[in-house]
Amino acid sequence: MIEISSDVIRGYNDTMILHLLLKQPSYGYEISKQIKTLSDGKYVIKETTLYSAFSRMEKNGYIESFESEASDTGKKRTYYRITEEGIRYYENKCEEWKLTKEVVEKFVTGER
Amino acid sequence: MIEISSDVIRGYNDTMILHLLLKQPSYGYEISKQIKTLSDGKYVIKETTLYSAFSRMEKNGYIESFESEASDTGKKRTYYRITEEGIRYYENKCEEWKLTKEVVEKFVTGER
DNA sequence: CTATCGTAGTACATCTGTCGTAGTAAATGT
DNA sequence: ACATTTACTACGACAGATGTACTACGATAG
Repeated sequence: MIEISSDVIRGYNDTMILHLLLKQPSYGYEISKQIKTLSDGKYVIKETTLYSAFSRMEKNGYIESFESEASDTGKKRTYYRITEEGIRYYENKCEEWKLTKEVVEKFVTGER
Repeated sequence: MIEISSDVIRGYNDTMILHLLLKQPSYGYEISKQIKTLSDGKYVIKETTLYSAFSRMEKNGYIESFESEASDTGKKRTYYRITEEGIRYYENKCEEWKLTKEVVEKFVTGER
């Protein structure tokens, strides 16, 4: 079975998370489920990877956290929302992706 | 200026090198120049990255080294050739790339 | 005649993001 | 009642990329 290269994803975990936060604020567990479903089960982010991405991005000012009670269960959770800087970072990464893809595909057969 | 994500390339430096070795045996300096020209100057591999990739891949049995004198200058250089295992590894990475690309593009706007 | 540039590397320490393992704790399912 | 799902946190290990620096030789420029 072929698996997603975690060494590629390494550069885009943050981007994937930001993509989801762009739609609405969310929290760890939900993000991880959304990544799984959106990728058709092809990629499952590790918890540790996810939560360390959160703290890194908060430190970098790309996201902000806030505590909130779940509307259904009433449990408090740590939510994250994307910042203006996060949006810029995300857009930049999208541009970067195009360039990176172009380059990689010159070295991978069956493409372009 | 947008730059190639070294965290994506990280997963494909080996593949890029193997792609070039698939055509003919080569050595460090030449490989680095070929990567630069083939990528239209968009990606320049660092020396240390390149040579550590060589030793890693030799250890893994993907390439074999041999000493040879340059036909022009007569200087001895360390050449590398790809092995059967290296070819299989390369082909696998090409498949993996397609899958990875598919997933990433679900999270990057302006694609698919 | 000397300095810099291109060629062809090697050595070593550091950084970053991911991963493995483990543990907590409340709520929900069976 | 016990297992699973939800929702995290802590900590250490690892691998690949990077920075810095150094060697050595020949060609070329000033």
